Amino acid sequence: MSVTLKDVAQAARVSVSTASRALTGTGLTSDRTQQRLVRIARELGYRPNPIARGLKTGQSRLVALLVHNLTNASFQVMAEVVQARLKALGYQMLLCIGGDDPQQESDTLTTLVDHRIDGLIVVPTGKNGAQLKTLAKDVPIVCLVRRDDATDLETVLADDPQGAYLGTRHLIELGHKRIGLIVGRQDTTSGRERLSGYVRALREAGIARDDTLIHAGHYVPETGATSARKLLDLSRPPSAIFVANHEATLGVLRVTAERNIAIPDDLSLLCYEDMPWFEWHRPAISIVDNGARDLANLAVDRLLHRMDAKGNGSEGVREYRVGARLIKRDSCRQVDTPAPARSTKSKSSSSKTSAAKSAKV
Amino acid sequence: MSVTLKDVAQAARVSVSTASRALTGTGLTSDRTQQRLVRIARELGYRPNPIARGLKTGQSRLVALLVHNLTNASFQVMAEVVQARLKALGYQMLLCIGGDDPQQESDTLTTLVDHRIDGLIVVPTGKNGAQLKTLAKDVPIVCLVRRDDATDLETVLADDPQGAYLGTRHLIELGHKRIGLIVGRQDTTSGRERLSGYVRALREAGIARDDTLIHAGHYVPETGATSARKLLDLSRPPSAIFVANHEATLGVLRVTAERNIAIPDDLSLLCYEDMPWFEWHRPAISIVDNGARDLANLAVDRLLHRMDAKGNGSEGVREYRVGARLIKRDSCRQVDTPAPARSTKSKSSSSKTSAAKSAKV
DNA sequence: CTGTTAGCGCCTTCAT
DNA sequence: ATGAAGGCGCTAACAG
Repeated sequence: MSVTLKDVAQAARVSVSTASRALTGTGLTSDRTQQRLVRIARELGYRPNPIARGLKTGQSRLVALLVHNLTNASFQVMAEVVQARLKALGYQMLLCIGGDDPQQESDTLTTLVDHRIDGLIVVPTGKNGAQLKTLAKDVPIVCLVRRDDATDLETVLADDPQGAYLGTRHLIELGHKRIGLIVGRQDTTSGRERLSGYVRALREAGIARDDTLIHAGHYVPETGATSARKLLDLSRPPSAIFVANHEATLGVLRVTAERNIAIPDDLSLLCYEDMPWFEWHRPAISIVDNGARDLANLAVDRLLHRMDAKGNGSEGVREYRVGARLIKRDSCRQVDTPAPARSTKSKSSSSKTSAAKSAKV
Repeated sequence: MSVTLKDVAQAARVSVSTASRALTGTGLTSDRTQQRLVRIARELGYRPNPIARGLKTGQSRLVALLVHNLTNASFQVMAEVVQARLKALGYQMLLCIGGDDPQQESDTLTTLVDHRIDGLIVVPTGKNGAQLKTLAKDVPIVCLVRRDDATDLETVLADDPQGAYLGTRHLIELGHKRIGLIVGRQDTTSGRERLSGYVRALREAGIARDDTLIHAGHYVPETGATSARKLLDLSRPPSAIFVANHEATLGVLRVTAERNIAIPDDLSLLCYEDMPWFEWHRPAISIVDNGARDLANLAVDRLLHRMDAKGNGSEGVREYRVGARLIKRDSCRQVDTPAPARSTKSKSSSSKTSAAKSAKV
């Protein structure tokens, strides 16, 4: 079927080892035979067999990326970035979807090391620390977005405390005093950290924390819907909601639509992690950008670094943070003052009470 | 590092070949030793090395999926489906992103066969037919979503002629006579087929085709924005737009927002391929569903079939179609009659002229 | 600088 | 039913 190193060697009338040396470019051959071999190999259409090479070298030129899903916009761009970066370096990406499920994660991890991956970037569930720790002895690992507290792996995190702080402060500066927070599960790094940033901003502003305004839940739209309903049903509903649980955003939007709540006139909305359509949505949705692209790039950098410095395991393990940025668009408005006239139009409509009372659906 | 077959054999005091036979379950060993070997292997934590096995058998337990990007919602679900299906069967998915670029596609393809993938599902650009044809001799290939006309590979397509027809007819039935079409490049299967479906529906309804209403372009939001502007700038603008180019949708929405055009009051909008947020968007966007999930499942089925029936290359090559479905939501309205009162509310606003004239941005 | 010799871990004839 | 031996394609000592 395909032409092997032996074929090339025979065609060039040299031994396989010479051919191997010439083609891998170890510089251990005379320039003449080197070039000759390269030429012949090309003529014959020789392609080295990574499987055979891998058996010998223990490497596979395969790097795995393990994420929870592809619905989350951040994971999408991470996958694209990682794949692009790796391909440029001659690696293939093995994309795995773990569903944020410890069992699946565990299974996937073993399959991956079976395949002798050369490196792994993983968004850990946090429940397989022991396994990860073991694997880390054999293969360079970088944790992304979430930390696995049971390990001491190199980790690239978003600066969620800062991001949540920035977002909350923004809302406070706009005059909001009652700010609803819909945030991720508190057994995840990001969930905890975003809550802490929110709390800090509140404290600095001298606003008392009100736990009826805080909802933590799973990373699904339903969380957003349920939480939003509860928030809006309060006797004193919030004038702004900070949706710091990315996947919950759709649920929140559905509820505001169902109840005919105008954004930002009736309610200010600030979300976390950018998505393409946030910018095209009307009104354009203000967000805290977690820097998915930079996170992925940094993770690749760190992984490559560890792959180069092969062997020396936990030496110099570090935790990195990629700063968050506030991107102001049109979904948050100043309160305490009359609603500002929208720039390009004057479509003033419906209720303008500072916060919508619970309305029948 | 890891325990090999030899280790297991030694521990069991048998030869490696016996161990191999017992563990691969060829049934060529006595039940007793068989079970004993399995037990010992488990105790030792033995994991077969796919690399070594692959070198011998020529297989890798790797199946590749080559798509254009992960931004497109259909590709997202396809990736998730393919990965899930394959994992259940002990395969790993190699996800590659080709960017709809022939050069990248070509590079990727060679890398993939180097890695001795056991199968390939590819959304072809259409420009590498010769290469695909060659590869198909070595590895089972299924084309997805697009056909490569230069090959005779098994192909799983959406029923785009039908989908576009259904969508267009729906708009016609609502009374629309001037229906704008924003569609994909005409050098792609889907681009051509969706146009043809649109044309057929028009013809059946006795509506003359008007080429000023038809815009074909690249699969990017900008296409939607540019095309929408041109359509709305016409002296007789359309009363409905059928965005049969998935990625163009965001661009269209931006333009309608910029110009303060209310949907569906001022303009009916029908899109192609579902996305999670279409359903949550306000108004919920009616769509023609291409059946991404079923497409992926069928592609996997066909691929597995060919992988089983190894060898017999082009025998029984077939083209499959997965039917499209119209999903009516709230972005299209009846014309010729007064705008129907929206169900839950009465937020009547702004211009209600049948179609918005070009407005300054 | 080059050729010879060993394997990497596994499967598979071929004997027994 | 089991062992022994050879080889998949390649790299990495060893010699010369």
